[in-house]
Amino acid sequence: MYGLIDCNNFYASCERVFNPLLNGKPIVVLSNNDGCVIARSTEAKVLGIPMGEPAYKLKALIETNQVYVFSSNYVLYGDMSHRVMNTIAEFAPEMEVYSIDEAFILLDGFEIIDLKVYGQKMVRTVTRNTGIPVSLGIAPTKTLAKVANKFAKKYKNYKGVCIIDTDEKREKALKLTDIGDVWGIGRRYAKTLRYHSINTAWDFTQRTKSWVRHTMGVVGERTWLELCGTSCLEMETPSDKKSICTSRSFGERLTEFAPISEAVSNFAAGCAEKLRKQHSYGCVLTVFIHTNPFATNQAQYYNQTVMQLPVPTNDTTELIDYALRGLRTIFAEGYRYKKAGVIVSEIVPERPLQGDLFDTRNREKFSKVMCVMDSLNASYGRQKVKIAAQGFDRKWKLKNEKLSPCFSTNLSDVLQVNAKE
DNA sequence: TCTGGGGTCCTAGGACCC
DNA sequence: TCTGGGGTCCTAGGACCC
Repeated sequence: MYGLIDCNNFYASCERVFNPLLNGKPIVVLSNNDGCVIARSTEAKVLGIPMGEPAYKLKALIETNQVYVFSSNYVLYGDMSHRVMNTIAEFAPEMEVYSIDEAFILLDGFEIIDLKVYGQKMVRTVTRNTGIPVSLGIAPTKTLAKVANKFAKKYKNYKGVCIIDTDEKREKALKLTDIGDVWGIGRRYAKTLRYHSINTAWDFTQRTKSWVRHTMGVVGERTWLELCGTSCLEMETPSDKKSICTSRSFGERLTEFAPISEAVSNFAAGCAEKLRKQHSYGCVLTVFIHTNPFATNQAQYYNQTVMQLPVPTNDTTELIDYALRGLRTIFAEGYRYKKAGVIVSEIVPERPLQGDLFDTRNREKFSKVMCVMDSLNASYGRQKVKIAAQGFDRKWKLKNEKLSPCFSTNLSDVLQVNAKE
């Protein structure tokens, strides 16, 4: 059996843990740049605030209902996620952290115990240890565990745990599950399937395997098999990223080269750090910039450049150098830029390095510099040491006007809050 | 005025090989 | 008139996930 444990309204719940006055109040958390809604408390969902809605469209609704609004605070959420995952790990020998707020657990060998009792204990313990409410779905396949999880969330009397362990329960659950809510069925496939009169997960399982294969390929076929009770998706171990991207929308529109180059330098530095963290080098670097595609009344521009690096690298100074060279080739005057980004791809492991005959760079020395920079930043805080090109202006920086303090990781944040109170 | 950021996998088609 | 068979690799685009 597989279990899927998932935090309820994760980001909203994180905001609540350190601010109990928010209990019972509607909360929304906004995306970077305070753009759109990416998390809602139950109360906010009841008010009809949709996921992904741009914040400015909700102004009136937020004011009349006194909705608490937060900018996203990924330092806080990341730390709370660790705490949740650590607690879950105590309950299951094999675990796959699937996302910031979800983990699969393998429950093989647990047949002799009462999974319901065990699951409820797990759910209670996570909430007690971390303050984050969670739900657990248990079933013979990952996709069915996802289905079970939705029921665990929906019905209070399950006490956070729902188990699908018989064909009768499976049939009942699938008949109550909208086809669009199935893991692996996105907007596009949901539309196609509805066109074929498939409205529930059960309807889907009543089609033949070959029809599904023909309509949706092997991925759809796997979903079909999993819903029918045949496990195709196993536990996965985390693997190195095959591409790494750092990109942001700017807090304000930028027209000048200088602040954009500062932003791109920071994005390249971000990619370099991520590469070093997983002990990899990148061989290809992509830089892109674009204007605001929603502003249809303004001149639009999108461009990107892809560079093959002569020697694979994870050196911040080198990646910034190439990123800025790339930016110069695609930057055009006369546009109001909204967003830029840097992508590293063709990622290879750090060890065996194919040298370049004409390479003049002292790689050993620079690698030591990076090492020192990383350890200083680890001890004294992010960006304590950085490359001059990353700048200090930060004109490009995001808007996050409603940021909560980093309660769980930053002592000075906490002291400030206490002083105010 | 104001609309996020980061990933993965699969497929079809073209270019090329013998 | 009649024009093979079997591969690989790469890329762009489309689908999905959180």
